[in-house]
Amino acid sequence: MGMSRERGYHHGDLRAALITASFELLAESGLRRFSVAAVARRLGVSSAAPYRHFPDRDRLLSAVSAAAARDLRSAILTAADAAGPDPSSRLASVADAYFRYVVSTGAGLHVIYAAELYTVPDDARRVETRALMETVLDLAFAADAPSYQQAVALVEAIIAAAHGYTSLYAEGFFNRGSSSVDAIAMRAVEAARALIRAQTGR
Amino acid sequence: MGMSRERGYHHGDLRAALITASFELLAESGLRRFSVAAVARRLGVSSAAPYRHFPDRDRLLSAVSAAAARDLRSAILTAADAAGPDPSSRLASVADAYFRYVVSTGAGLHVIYAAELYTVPDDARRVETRALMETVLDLAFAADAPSYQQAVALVEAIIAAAHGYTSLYAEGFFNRGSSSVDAIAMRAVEAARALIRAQTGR
DNA sequence: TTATCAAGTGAGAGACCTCTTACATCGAGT
DNA sequence: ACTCGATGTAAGAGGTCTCTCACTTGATAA
Repeated sequence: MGMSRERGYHHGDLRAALITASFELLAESGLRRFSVAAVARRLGVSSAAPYRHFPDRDRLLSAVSAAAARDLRSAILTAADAAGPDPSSRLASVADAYFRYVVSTGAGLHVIYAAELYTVPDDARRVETRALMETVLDLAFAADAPSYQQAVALVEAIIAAAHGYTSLYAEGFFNRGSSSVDAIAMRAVEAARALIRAQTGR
Repeated sequence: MGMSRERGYHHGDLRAALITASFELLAESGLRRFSVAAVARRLGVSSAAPYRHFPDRDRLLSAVSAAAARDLRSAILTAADAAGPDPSSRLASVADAYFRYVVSTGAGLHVIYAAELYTVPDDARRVETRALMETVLDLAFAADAPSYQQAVALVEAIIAAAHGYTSLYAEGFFNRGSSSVDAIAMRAVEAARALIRAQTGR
């Protein structure tokens, strides 16, 4: 089988396609404009079709959230490896990976941890978000975080900074001056480094 | 005159009331759920009434954005004065003021600098946002920012961190453990201090 | 071959939103 | 006293969204 270009009555793998198309929609229009109907339109299926695979809008978003957590985690692992052996650099690279991932997909913390999704239970999502946090925590432990509590605090600080830069970038806050993705990513990493130094004494 | 409790046919000062009610709605439900109709309902006026004062939804939001910028600026000035004479402390207090203001009003950068509002021209809003940025920049200059560019970068870093903490808090990211407003506000300030140290050498 | 059933479709109910239009009310100035 | 303009209302057109329902299609397994 496999998906043919000209699809017939059946799609082939609509479930996966819905998630992928949801990412595109999020990247283009943000969470505010996200709708099941728009995703269906984008895929050229009827607006009822998605409901064969997800019982409601929040469950679709929840699946997107789980996929985002998984992909972000793998982006973070890749970035850490690219950052070399120094534990501080590896931890700081989380900011780089986060910023770039969210800028390109539109699916950041506001999607992954969206408060409105806490009402729908979704084990897959819980597993993925937990794995994501643990991955980042591991990087913090490796970078000499003095205690569990401080590791958590450090991770939260780095993520807050990265998310802040991402939001500001998305809202066009940096419009004048050095506003390239690379430039802002670098500044997010530098902020992360400053936070790491402040808490681990380097 | 003055607004009577039992209002008659006319409201008294609907324009101002719309802005106030918009803040309440934002604080309760966020930007995603914001609607002109809901604001009108909250005030007990017809859903057409707001359009006597604002030509469309975006212009109402724009006025809210301007009011938020003005109020936030005054909150920042108050916080800076409360922080005492030390310039670094005064600058770091921006993070505290930002976090507390947005948590209580729901109107943060995502409202004040909302990308979707850039299409509607609004001089009042432009003036207020500019004044806000200049106020914070002044605090950065006072704290030994080495150059204009670095002052801007430092301010952006502090705001990014504060906004990140605010978003994470709003999404319930801090649910377990020390999640009180005061505790998170303190951590936002400490992040700001770390960023200031990193860029000014204290 | 044929029955079955997962996964499509079209139509639409019901909700809500933005914004318009024609009309009602009332305070202020002459 | 009267009128007039600013500010309210009721009604509704036209849009989008979520989700449901009865029906259709076609891949698969007996």
